Amino acid sequence: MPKSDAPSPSRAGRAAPPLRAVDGRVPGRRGLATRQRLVECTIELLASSPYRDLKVTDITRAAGTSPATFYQYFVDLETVLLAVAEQTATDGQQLVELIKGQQWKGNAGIGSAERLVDGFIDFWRTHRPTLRVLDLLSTEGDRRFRQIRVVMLNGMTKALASEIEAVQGSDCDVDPMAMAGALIGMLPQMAGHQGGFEAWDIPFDQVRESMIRLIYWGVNGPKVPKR
Amino acid sequence: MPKSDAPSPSRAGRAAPPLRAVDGRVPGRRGLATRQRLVECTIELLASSPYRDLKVTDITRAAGTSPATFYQYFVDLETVLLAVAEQTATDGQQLVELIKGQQWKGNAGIGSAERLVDGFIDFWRTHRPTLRVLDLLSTEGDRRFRQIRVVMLNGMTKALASEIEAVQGSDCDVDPMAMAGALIGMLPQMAGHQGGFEAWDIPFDQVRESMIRLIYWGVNGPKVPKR
DNA sequence: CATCAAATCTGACGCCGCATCAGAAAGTCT
DNA sequence: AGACTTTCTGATGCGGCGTCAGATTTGATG
Repeated sequence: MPKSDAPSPSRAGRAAPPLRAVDGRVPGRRGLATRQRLVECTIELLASSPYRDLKVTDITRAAGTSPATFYQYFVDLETVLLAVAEQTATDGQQLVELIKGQQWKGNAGIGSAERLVDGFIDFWRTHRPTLRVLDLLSTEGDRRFRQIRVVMLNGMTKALASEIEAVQGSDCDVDPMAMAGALIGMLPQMAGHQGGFEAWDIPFDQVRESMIRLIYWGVNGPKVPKR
Repeated sequence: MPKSDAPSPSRAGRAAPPLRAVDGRVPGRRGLATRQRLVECTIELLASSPYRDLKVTDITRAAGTSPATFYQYFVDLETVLLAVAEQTATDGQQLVELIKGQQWKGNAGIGSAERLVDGFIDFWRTHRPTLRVLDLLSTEGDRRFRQIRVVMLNGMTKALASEIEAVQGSDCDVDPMAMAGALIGMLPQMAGHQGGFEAWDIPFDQVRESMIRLIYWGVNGPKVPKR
């Protein structure tokens, strides 16, 4: 089990996050401001150029500072991306509210699925560049990014799994976490490849409709033939 | 402006692809052999190190040649990855056979879905490093890679869409291509994040089971409540 | 088989981004 | 103001990128 060494600085109520600079000392006001400026410039640049073309030099130029300053706060390029991703991931926790305690049966169930899908698509749209990088680096196998991605989706998955359990009771013949994971995992996929569908003349609102149905089916578990 | 000079050599039935070297000339036997050697070394290296760490130097070292030779056949690192991806994508066309002309209703339908899922997972396993890069660069927005990904999945999607149409007739109230796109798009997602599920103690065979059901439902389209 | 032109390969080079360090500048306390 | 800490930066060595002129191999020809 990969120990989470990231101190999850976003978790509310915890003790103050250390957030040390590379030399081990705790930055003061000005330092934190500069650090934050670097993070924001990174997000901005990410929106306009693909991640693999992003250079440390670009970030420092945009922030009006020098390369050495960058390395004061981040050990390398990936580390700042990690900070960016973490910021976005905690934002994503709000999506859990679209799952927990909703109605999932019958007519209302379709409505809940609809809100979930729309909420996710909207979330993706506003955070597109960042989420793309997160997806990118986690599929590539970087544990730190995969961890963040997992944490982000884990809340949603657990919530949806418990809804599935509530709906199907002990009748469900597939692990609720697995089904929830499949459904939740589908969402970034769809949102991310939206352009791909449109390039093929598949109207995206029809894809949206398909996702809604798949979620509805996944949660309610219509009977399937035995093998 | 980077002119797309890649003549899409995968398209069957077309005239023989020129496959020129960077200087515009058509390579002979020996040239093609070294080119192929470079491609194969790239695939091999991709299996052991993440794509962003892959250097041209590494490839040429592995192939026992010099950097200049590399640039004789590929304008840059991405171009060789493009060749690698193209090779894999045409391989993937065999998966269409797991869709076309299968039974999708009732008991046999579950079997077909099962074969499709297993076939895809297996395909992914054997081509993992390459497909990861393909997914990576296409989500990043590179048109050339997205094109390849689309061509690879397009065959499957069209096949599945026509099966959906055959099963549901004019009853289906969602665009078959959209539903097929959603289902097919789900597959790389699942296969790619297999490690993610296991890190979370979700048994992957349960995820597999979920995918099978989702495909079954997607194709057969159980009734859902009206809004 | 000796010759030569085309094809293929390579060593060496300039360029640029990475990452570091010593020291300058700015801020803070007494 | 003086002394100390925090923050920032110019200069620098290193390593990969991509190019060129020229060396080496191939194989067609007389």
